[in-house]
Amino acid sequence: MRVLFIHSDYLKYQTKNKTKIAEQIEPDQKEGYFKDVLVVFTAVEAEDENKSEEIVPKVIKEVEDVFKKIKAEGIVIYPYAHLTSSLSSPETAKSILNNMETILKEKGYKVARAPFGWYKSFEISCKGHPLSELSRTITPEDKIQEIEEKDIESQWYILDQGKLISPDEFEFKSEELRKLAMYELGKIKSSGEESPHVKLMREKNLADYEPSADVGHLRWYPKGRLIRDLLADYVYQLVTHEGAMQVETPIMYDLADEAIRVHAEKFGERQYRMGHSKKELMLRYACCFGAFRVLSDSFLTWKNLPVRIYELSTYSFRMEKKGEVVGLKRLRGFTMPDLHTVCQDLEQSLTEFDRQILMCKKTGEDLEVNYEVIFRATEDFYEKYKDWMHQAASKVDKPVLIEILAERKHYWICKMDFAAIDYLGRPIENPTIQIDVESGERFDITYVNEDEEEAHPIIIHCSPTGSIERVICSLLEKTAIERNEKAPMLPTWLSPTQVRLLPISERHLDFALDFAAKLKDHNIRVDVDDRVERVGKKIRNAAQEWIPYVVVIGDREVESGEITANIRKNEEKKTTDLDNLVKIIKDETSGMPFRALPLPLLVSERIAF
RNA sequence: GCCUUAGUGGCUCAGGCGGUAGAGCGAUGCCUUGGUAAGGCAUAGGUCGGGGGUUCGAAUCCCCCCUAAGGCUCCA
Repeated sequence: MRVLFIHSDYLKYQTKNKTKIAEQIEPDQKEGYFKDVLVVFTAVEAEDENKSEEIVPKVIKEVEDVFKKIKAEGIVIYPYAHLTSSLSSPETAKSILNNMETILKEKGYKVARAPFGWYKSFEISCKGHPLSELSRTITPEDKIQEIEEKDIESQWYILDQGKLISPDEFEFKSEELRKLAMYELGKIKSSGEESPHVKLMREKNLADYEPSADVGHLRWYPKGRLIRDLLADYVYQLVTHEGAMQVETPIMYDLADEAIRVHAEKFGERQYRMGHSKKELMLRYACCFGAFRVLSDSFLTWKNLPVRIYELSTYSFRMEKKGEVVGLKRLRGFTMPDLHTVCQDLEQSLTEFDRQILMCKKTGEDLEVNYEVIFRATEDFYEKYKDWMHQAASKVDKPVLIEILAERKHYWICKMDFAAIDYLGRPIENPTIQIDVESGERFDITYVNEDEEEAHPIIIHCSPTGSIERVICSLLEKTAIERNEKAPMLPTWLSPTQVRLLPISERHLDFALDFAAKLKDHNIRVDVDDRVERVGKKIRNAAQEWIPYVVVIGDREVESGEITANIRKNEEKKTTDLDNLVKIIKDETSGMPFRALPLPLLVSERIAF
């Protein structure tokens, strides 16, 4: 519901024509004149439908609060559809407005209500003091329930080699796990420093803020876009290897669909809504909506299961609070690999969960990012599947943080979250696996079981890497953590330029171009710094771009055909030839996706973003 | 969203107790054809985040807004 309060010297209205939805009125309601009143312009919205019992007390409270502050003589409720683009049915609106009037009268206020569904002329004189114009959005969510949820505290443990130990007593061998535990238990102190990745993403020309979009939406430059694509290719390889089928589904959904609405409301205020005169739409916060709709319309039998549906959401949208949006770590629009696995029953989902733990663990190894693990379950689930949980945790090969929730708050009963730890010691939530016991039924996803009966499956949600942006965030943060030990860089397979050639003078350019063409034929991203600058400067610039292999081309190289590669990773100079350089890079990037360099070969032809 | 702080050439910043701006990097031009982390000289480039107000006059003072950083809170 939307409400606009105007504290006015007077309000005068006169009914003109009826609309189709006009209410019956008495002759004395045809016009009205009120002095020193709080006018409550009100629009009842689609989301208030059937929520009269929740919405009315809340709006009454708002009216009373404002009324007491401004000390007006009376209240006029004025139906005003134009405050929203998503109106409720006229019946709901009439009933809510009538209720408001009745309750306020019972409370002893002098209340009038302008007739509903009539065209009216009106004149108003706003007093103009600071409280004389106020607007409110009132939502029907049940706040009381939220408070209750917060009150139920979880139990926290470290699970190490089959033993549950209190985090206070555990002797942490991993500083990162300790930081994660302290953060989750709310015991970490903030240092007030900036996240290094924000500066790096801009400095390295990967991405930048776009002030003309909403907060938390980035523009990506060619290098950043390349890295995103390579990571997307990587996840695609990984999940298709696991038997997943890729789909693509719409980014927005109609809230008139009951299942969509209920699943969307699990996300509360963080939904991105889109107003529209006839439809109330939401932008997806994950791929669940599309995947579930596809699965709901698919014919599945027990022989098909488990079925794995994969989508990379470019984008998912979450209305994160403005003050929390930061760099690549928390965005309002982000790219999430999302794998949904349909399982016959809980037993099958546990087998799949085991596989997915290994898959998530592998991404950490492939990306060279250390993850610490939080394993969460409801108390019921933990009691029943303790043995399974302990063996599942053992797959991580190190102690994990355990949260046991008193009762199920969300759609999952068990989940495993993998988090990298950033430069400031805070977790970056990356991969996740969740067992969903609600959505099968809610979205009417069914399969035919062995007894030829229809049954609702268990669904596992899994993001093997977490959002692509957060992967990049983790990689950049890692360079900052390690900057005292080694030269910062991205893994070679993700480095935009893998080899840079530095011709010393113009007469070495042809040789360099020929060398570059050959590297390019081997699917190596190479470029040539042909600018008229000194070698020292070109070396420095290449280092600033974190280029893994830098080769100076001068008379010696042209004559001998041998080159010396400056290898950033170990700060080594290696004299070798073209074939061997190719081999070194191929070995280093083996099994990882390749894409061509989306920039001109010649550095002199590039533009500054 | 709230609290605190900030926004000055493409980038990083200096200056501002009211009299319309400076540096370094980068860019451009010329010289230098140079062997492993910044060669030299010159030139261009700014409605000082946006809008209002006070004032003869605002980058500077006041108000509102936008954006960012840190914190709070939150993270299905």
